[in-house]
Amino acid sequence: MPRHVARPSLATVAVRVGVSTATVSNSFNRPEKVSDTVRSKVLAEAARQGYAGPDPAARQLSRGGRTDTLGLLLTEELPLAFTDPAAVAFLQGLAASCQGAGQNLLLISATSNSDASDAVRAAVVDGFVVYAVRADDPHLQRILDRRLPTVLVDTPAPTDAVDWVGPDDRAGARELAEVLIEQGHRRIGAITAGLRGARYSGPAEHRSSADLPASIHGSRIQGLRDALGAAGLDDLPIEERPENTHAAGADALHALMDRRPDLTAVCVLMDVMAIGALAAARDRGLDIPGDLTVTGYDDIPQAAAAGLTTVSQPLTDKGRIAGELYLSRRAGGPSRRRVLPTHVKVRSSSGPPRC
Amino acid sequence: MPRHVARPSLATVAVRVGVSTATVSNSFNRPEKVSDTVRSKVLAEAARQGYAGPDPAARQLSRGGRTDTLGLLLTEELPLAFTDPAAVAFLQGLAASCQGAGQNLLLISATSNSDASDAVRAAVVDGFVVYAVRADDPHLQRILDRRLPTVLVDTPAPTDAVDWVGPDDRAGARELAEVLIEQGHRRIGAITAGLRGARYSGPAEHRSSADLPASIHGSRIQGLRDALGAAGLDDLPIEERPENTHAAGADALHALMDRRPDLTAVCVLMDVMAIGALAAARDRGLDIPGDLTVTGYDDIPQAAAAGLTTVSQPLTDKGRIAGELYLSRRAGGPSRRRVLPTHVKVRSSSGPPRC
DNA sequence: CTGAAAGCGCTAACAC
DNA sequence: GTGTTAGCGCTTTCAG
Repeated sequence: MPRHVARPSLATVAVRVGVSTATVSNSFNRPEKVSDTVRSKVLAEAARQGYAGPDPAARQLSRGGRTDTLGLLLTEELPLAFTDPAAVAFLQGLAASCQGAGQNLLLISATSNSDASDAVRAAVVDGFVVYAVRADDPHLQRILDRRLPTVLVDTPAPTDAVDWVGPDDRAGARELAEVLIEQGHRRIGAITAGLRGARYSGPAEHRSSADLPASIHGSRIQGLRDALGAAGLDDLPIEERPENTHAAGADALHALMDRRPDLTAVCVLMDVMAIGALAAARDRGLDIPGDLTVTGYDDIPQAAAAGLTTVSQPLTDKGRIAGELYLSRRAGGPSRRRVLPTHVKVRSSSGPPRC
Repeated sequence: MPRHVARPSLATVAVRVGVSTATVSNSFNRPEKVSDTVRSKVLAEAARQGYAGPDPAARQLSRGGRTDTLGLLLTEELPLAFTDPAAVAFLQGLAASCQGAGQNLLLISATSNSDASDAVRAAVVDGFVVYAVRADDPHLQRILDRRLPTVLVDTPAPTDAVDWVGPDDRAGARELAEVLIEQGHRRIGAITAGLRGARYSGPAEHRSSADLPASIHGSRIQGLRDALGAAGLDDLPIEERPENTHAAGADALHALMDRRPDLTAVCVLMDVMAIGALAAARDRGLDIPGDLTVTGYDDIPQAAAAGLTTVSQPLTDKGRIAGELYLSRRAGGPSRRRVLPTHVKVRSSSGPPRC
């Protein structure tokens, strides 16, 4: 009866062919250093045993070299990353950089599930790019602990040991609010996603600035408050939803307008939600922008079609630059910080308040 | 002067703390099996040395276990994958499956560059999903060689040793052409992307069926020919472009209509190109669908907004199912084949020919 | 051109 | 609790 067959390896092939493991290794990795006869025997035996070639992990270990893989930590819910056009544009830029340098991209599925939480520790990568997570995200901490070259994107930098790229979200939001105030708006509200990072849904204005979690959402709220404060306004009702979706945006708009029918402008801090909010506002029978101005943030491709006034930033470039920072990282060099330009793109969803 | 400092490892930490490597290992992996005193000493020393924890590759080797990582082979140009909404929808579905199972996703950048061509061999993964590559793609062959659980998507299956999911592209295209013929169209043209896989740009009708490369594009062309043949029509001018972009679609439409102004319908076999072609047709002053019917394939979200008649398939589900097939793969089990439903979605870009 | 042997850094049994 | 000792599967000098 058939003996227990060991999983094929360099050694099992070597022994059957009657050569050393070194020769088998060479047959696969440096064909020119092996005679054709031996090589073909090796390959034949390998095929017979179903041996697919050197094990990547073992290879990695003994070579001790680079993995040519970049780890990408995305928002908690991986699928959502593909739902948000802003994230997709970012990925596209990052992929372009990686592809050019022959780097693979490992998408780390950062579930809050603690079991899988060491996906970061187990990742066989040369470094990381972290996209749009909160400064207090536990995965981010683990990444920092690994002390590999790391680039933070749309993430407040908890340390200056890493490179950083992103827009000045606070300034962008401030400029947006200034435009609205300039147009005559005095009662402005905001809709945001995941301010607390938790699954919270509801009003969120009762948070002090210091209490704002370290996230892009917090920065954007700060920016709005900056502008309002400068104009002597201190009322900013905020409605928060956990997910950045059309439905959540619509839902939040209804909740906010039910609470505060007097608002003349609503700043939605993510474009996807903003587009949903825009539709919801029309559903309420509001004339846009006569009765209500609605604005977004990010300027995703769909924003133009929707006529959405929004804060524009170079999404794809952001990805490309993140890749370039990562690739050009030199050991011991100082950390670099690239602030991307931002500007308010005025479209048909905004205008002076009617009254 | 400072002696050469070895890269920190379990051993370097162990020796300085005066414990065994096993204890250090346990401190990191099974805290409960180590006394608090020892553990904190270990952690302190590790921090001092800048030791980030067990090396993933070595860990992987000795555990001999799973990597919890799925390798995804995409079309040659990775960034393009994020440009095509059909691919993004697929990724979203796949990511949802992966996330649920705590699997990471390694995007393999399959450059034609032969240097990087063993990215497949070097990938530390438990298996592969292959999306939309040609049957004769060399990377695909390498993946098959690794004999890991593999799922093919939108890729003709060169072997039945792997699982497969996709629509019946040939049938979908045939049904589309039947609808057009039914409406009275007799002179139909086609626009396709990368039929040859090469960087070819130009007419492509002079290829026998047998010669059609094994790709979804080939299947779709086959489908059109099936329907035309059944109706006694044998003329199918084809214009090919290497990339699936709006610009390429527009360009191809102009080229095709310059050659064959008599056409009453053009089947563009990818939605992104189709939307570009639609715009180009209008630019030529053609009335849609009076002067010309233009159709697409895939039914990406933007198709509805563009009023594009197209062949619809469940894009996100395709990704989800690919993930499920992969996750439910049992050694030695028979390969499975999931054919997705397809149906023609008639919108405003198609109609009976005017004349 | 081929072989022998020393690790790469870690984990898993077992002992103590 | 903690230490010892084998490997995991491969690459790499260095001889022959």
